[in-house]
Amino acid sequence: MEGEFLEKSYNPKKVEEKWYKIWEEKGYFEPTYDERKPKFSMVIPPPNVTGVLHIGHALNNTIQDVLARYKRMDGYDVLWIPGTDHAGIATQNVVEREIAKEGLTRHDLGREKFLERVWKWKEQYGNRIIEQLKKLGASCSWSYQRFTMDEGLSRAVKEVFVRLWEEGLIYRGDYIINWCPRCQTALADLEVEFETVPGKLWYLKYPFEDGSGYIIVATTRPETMLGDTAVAVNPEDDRYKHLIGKNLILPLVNRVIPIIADKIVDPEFGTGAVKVTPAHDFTDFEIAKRHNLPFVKVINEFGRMTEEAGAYAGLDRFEARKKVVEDLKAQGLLEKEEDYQLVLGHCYRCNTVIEPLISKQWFVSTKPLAQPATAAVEYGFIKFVPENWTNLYYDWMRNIRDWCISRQIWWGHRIPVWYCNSCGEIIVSKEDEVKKCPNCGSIDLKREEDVLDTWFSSALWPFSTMGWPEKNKILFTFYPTSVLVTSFDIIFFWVARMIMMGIHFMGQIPFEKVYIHALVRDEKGQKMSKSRGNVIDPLEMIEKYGTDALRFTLVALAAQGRDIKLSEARIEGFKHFINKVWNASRFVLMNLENYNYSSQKNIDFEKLPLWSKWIISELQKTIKEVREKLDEFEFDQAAMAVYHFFWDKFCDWYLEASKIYLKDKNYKDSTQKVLLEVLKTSLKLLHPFIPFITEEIWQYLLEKETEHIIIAKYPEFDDSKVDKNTEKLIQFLQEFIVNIRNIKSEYNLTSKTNLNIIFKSDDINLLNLIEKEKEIIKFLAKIENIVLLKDYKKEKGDISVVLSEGEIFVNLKDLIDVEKEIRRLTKEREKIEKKLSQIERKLQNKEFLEKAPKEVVEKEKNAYNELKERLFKINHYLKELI
RNA sequence: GGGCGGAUAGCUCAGGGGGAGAGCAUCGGCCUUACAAGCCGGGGGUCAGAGGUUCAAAUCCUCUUCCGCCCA
Repeated sequence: MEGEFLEKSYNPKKVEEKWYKIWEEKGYFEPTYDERKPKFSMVIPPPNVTGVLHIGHALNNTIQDVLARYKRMDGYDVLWIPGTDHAGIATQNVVEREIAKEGLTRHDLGREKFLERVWKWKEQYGNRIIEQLKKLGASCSWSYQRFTMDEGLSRAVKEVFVRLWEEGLIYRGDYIINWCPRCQTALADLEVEFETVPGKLWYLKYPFEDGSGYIIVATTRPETMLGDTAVAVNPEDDRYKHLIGKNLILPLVNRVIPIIADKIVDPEFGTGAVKVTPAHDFTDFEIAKRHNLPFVKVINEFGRMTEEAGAYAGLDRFEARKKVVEDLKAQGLLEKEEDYQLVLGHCYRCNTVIEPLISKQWFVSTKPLAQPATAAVEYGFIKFVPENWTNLYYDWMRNIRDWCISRQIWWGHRIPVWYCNSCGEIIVSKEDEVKKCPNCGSIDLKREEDVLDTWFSSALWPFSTMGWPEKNKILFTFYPTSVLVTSFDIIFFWVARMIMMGIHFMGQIPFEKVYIHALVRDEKGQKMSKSRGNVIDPLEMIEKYGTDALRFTLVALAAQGRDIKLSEARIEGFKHFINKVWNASRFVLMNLENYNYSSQKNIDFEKLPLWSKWIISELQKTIKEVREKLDEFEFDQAAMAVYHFFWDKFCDWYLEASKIYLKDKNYKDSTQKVLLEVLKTSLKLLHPFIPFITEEIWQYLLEKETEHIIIAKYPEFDDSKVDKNTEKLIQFLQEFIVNIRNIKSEYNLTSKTNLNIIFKSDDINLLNLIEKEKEIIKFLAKIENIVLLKDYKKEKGDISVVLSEGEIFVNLKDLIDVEKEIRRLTKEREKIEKKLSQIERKLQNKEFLEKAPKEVVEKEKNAYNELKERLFKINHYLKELI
């Protein structure tokens, strides 16, 4: 099919699937382990198996793919490991909902049967998002695809757990944790989302034991008073200093509790005296530890009051609140209630209000792991791009709390721990099954029921996917990875933990750079969500506009450190660019008739005509810019640089100019060559952004150096082809042409091509230039002829345009509208005067002349002279008209 | 309460010390043999406000107002 023309319009559907399949079959996505090549590796942020490709995935993976394709074309051996995350709670929820339709709960099925169902679900639907990534064009190394629950990764998880246990960095104990009464599991601090909601602040009276009155405490959660074991005040608070040590009778329960002093109490809150409920509040838990207070758990795992709550046992926590308030009121112990904005924690998976409670859980001591992880960033071994995320990372790492890793769900990595029912021994083992207690020899063992937090396995992702703990070629070749591409919302959940685990277990950072991209929002700046109904579905966009249009849009909008506000209209807009690429390519192909490979092989750059030299010079600058921007992760600017080169320079000027060259025997050959080369280079520059259309067009090109563009060499900057002088000349010609077009447009003469133009200049070089480029100018400005004169006196019926150098006269004879002409020139004069006064102000400033750099002063002086001359001429012509 | 980011054309945003930019929208003219998903031309902005640094500020600094996000 070489050399044939392209069809009239680009049809993405017809080609996308085809090329993806071919690339994959040819093995282009796989690393070669060629030792001569530099290495580039990434691991995908694994999407949830339950996931469906949303616009955030689309952005995230498009950026990674741009990098992968760019690096591959630039000669790197690229490994991009894809995979999915088992997403404990989310996946379990999905399957629970599914069996609920059959009227079943997971408890009806039992652990084993339920897990079978989850696996079955995973086999059936788990590959959905992978297929969708392929539609996006993601050039992942598929033979390395992993799943966080597959065998190899499970081995890594067990290994890590056992080692951390042996090092004393994992412990088990009764601590206060966030509990989701709906999911029936503990959550890590990070998994709780806070929301400010209107609530009340109740002021309760707690009587002194000696009957000498009462103290008033303020609380947002009166029902927890049943579990109070103290009242605390700030030791500096003069109002209460004398009361410290006194005892109170806890109302409704009649428990005697002390008044204690603790610095953490904020004297500004409420009355300055707070009730202490160690079993249901994080701060109170800390206070209780410091003061050896008892823990009374009054709310259970289902969010209901426990036996400890006496008369309230069995009530739901919110009902209990009402009842407690009522009862206190009845006893005259409610001082008052006020409206209050309270901050409530919700489960990030199901949005249920979190209940802090005491529970036996497994924890990782994070401080020893966080220290080297912080240092790695401080010393610059890992760099965040953009840099400002570094502070956020430090902030979190320096205030890190121990990580609760146990979850009371079934879907996940089961904690590799057995308890001996005979001697109480805790056995931690990498083995699948432990049958005998190593301490007492008993065979009465019970396995831990809990599973690990999903993020525990994702924290190992950069090395577990490479086969660790096995020491192999993959790890040796590709660890640490080059860059991690992700969004800021999981810096704590994932990025920080990968750094901790990577350094601890590999002795090496997991990645050199972390590129943090924006979050995609809708056109109003709101988070996209199904409930808001503002979701832009990438698959629907692909269907409508093609993958390349979607990708280019995402990249073009991916400015650093910002939200991306996406609307369908923008995708549609960029689809026009895709179409432009297609049509420009058609034009080039249609004009390669009789293209002669050998005679056109070596064309001397120096001998090219002006416009050809110019487009090559501009192309070089574009190559430089695109590479620089890609290297700096400024994807939007890289994309826009090619966009503007291709459309504004190549299509709008060069293709048009080439229409004249192609008719000229002397220039035809070289022009064909230049058209082909510039197109080819542009396609290569564009391939990482818009892989499908560029591959499709590539197939029609002559003289292609590789079978597929995906493995072509990425263009390199050639300084010797940048030609400043040519650029200057073309700039003048463009000014010349635009001015004529402008006149024609203003006088509604655009359909007339029989205009004659006079160009007057005393610069012989300029006259020569116009003479030489006459044909192209005539064609581009759509005029009949240009007369070049060293001297000319304006005649009646002439319109004059004063350029930066030289003047244009168009004789309109009777068509001239003097009023209009005066208006036009006056407007021009005003513009020039405004600029002149700005420059004058500078040039009159002595300090400017002394302190500003010479080039700047020089530039201003030149501009001044030029503008002054133009103003003089315009004034002159205006006088003639009036 | 602490931190970060933002405020530039009607809309969405780029720019980041020396002549205010892009895309979309808008207005006028063109079916010019690659493209009407296009071409050509035009209009439109005290760069949030105040102060400061500087020869020079949309750009750097301080404060104010408003908006967004994160953490407590």
